[in-house]
Amino acid sequence: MGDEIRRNMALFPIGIVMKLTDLTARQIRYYEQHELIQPARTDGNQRLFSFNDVERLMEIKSLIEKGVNIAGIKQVMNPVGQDENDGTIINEMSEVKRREMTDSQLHRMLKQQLMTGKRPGQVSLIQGELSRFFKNK
DNA sequence: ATTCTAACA
DNA sequence: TGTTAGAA
Repeated sequence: MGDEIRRNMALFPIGIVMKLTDLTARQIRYYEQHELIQPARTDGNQRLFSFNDVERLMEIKSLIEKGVNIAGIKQVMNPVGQDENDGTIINEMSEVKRREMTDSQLHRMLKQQLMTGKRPGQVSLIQGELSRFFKNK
């Protein structure tokens, strides 16, 4: 249970995180603005990321590579500032189920986006190659 | 040397 | 998203 405090302990500056995640500083700051991560700050206002922050960034990177945009990621990933597990087995299980759930949701989203041609009023949550074949506008 | 914010030929 | 200017 004292493991979580370590995972959430602010440790590395953005430079290290960039190498760890292969994301640009621009992207990392951008994702922070969209509340996908909430890194701590030093006295000098410099960001300090925790292990959890880095893991979330890697997850985000994975989704971006699959063509999901910010709107989609916000729906698939649970908002930060929320669920702060205490390390119990029960919570770890719900944590796993949560991930499986959101993962299947992603699959549904992707399938739906691929099949549902264009539905006026709705914006695609998918970017890149595929979305080009389903111009929703 | 690094990082931050804000802005855009 | 990239990039850059000017400040910390």
